[in-house]
Amino acid sequence: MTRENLAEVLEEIALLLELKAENPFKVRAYRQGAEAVRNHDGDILQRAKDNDLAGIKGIGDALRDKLHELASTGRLGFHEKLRAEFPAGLFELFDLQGLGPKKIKVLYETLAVGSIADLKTACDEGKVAVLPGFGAKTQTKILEAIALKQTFADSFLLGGISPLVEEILDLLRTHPEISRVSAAGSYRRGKETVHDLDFLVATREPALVCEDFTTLPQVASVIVCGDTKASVRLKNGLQCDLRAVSNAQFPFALQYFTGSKEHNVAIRSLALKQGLSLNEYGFTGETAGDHEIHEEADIYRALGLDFIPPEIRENRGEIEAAAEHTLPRLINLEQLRGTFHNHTTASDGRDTLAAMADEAMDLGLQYLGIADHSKSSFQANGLEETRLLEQIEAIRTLNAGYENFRLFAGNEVDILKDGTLDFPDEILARLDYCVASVHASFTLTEEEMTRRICRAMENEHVTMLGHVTGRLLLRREPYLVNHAMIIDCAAETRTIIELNCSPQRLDMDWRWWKRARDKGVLCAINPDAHSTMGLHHLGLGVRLARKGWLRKQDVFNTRPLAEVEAFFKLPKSRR
DNA sequence: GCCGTTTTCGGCCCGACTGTTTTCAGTCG
Repeated sequence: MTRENLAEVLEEIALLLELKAENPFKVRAYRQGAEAVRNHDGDILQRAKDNDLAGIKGIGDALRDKLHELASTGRLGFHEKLRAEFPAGLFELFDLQGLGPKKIKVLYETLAVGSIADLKTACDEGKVAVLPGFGAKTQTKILEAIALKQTFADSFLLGGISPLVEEILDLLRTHPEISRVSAAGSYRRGKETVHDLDFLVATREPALVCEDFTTLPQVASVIVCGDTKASVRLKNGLQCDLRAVSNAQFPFALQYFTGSKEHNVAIRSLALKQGLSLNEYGFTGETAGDHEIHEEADIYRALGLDFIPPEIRENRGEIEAAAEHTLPRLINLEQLRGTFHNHTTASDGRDTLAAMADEAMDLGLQYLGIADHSKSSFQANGLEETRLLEQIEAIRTLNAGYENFRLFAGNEVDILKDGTLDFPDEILARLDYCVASVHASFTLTEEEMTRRICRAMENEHVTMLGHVTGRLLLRREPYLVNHAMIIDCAAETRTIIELNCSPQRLDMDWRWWKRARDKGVLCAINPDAHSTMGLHHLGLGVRLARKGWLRKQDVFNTRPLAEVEAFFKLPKSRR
């Protein structure tokens, strides 16, 4: 049982209640309960077990009891009873574009459709088109949605799509009728994966712009095209929405479509308390005329708030902080001075030590840490002791030739199954620093994995912990760890935690960084680069660090070279 | 089902687009 399990059960209950046409506000309460579980800043699972959930916003008496039952017994009678009323395959129908609870309910009750396979058969036989409220077009759309789901994954990596986003932004900027352009939605907020793209433009000719948007070269098919919005499917399968508004509406629309939904709901209810109604086009209400709005920041100011950077608009305390003027001054890419976790041809990297150093210098960095794999990662050509010592020598030699730049000799040492390290202490002591990572035995229990990692962090030579959960976004689940305990252990042992900014990792997850920061744990933004191009992912890392509320002082690799050198020479207890 | 310096009861964000309608329901974001 994990935090995510708790949230998923609440969401499934919401869906089931929706299918039963329950009170929509009750449905929403379950959804908000799931959000509250996900966003809670402590060990919610333990608190649920202890029946200690009082005072958490969004979780009242009923959800408190249900979460307690679920966490302490692993099951929830209410949920199981609801589930038994519908076939399990019904859930996959919600993944189909254009199908919601009402239509699914009709399909189930009249045609006994209980899965995507059933639905396909019913459509092929023409049974769906004749249902009341349905029609030939709906049937065709459903078949298209089924085909689409089978063709494409529904999510994309943030780091994978940003070149495409920039291309489309550039094309929109050149349109003669468009004056302002921005990406919005989860992309602008820096979510690690996105399932659609939102673009916003200011124009006097919205219908024309929408039309033109559907003819961009990246577009594969048009989903909808109206006077103020258009939706298309790009050639890579990504859905992409455009909203066209006036110049005066633009800041409101940008705020609105950037979200998150949770952030906006909270912002709107705050506005209502001040007699202002806020929608994507502007303020209405008695005092609406009092505010001159030219950009997003003006909207927040009108509500008595400091400007909230898009990355932290998740309703996780940013609105309260903005009201109290205590928002963090978030880190910027320009503040990075170096980075630590990088590979070369010595293990599984594509480029040499010298090439990696040159690229780092071109990026304006003062130092670059080399951390090739250790010997147990034989699949990655990990270094055994003699090759590691040779690499240290090669780095010393290269350093002699650099001015105002330094390579650090490190290693990404495997954390073995029992928490010991792949090299003995006397070898590790010859390195400038060391990243410790888990690369095997992923299936330990959460307790075992947490103990394993904490034991590694207790080693004097372990400078930083690599990719905390080993997740590969959209490909491999994280291994189970207790984040709260790992953060506490990092604080105690003065071990830095890495923000691995390889696009498919982005690990540790952004949701944990504020907690780590508040415990005094330092972050190192590391690209885990396996080539010179990999170093360019630092910008992605900074976005995720911002999403985790990190400031310059929270990120170790903002420190200048001399400070990093001095830091490495101190015993961990004095860092 | 949750919540409360307008409420312990009566609210709970809201607009655009589509398709199936004969004035609107469902879905999406």
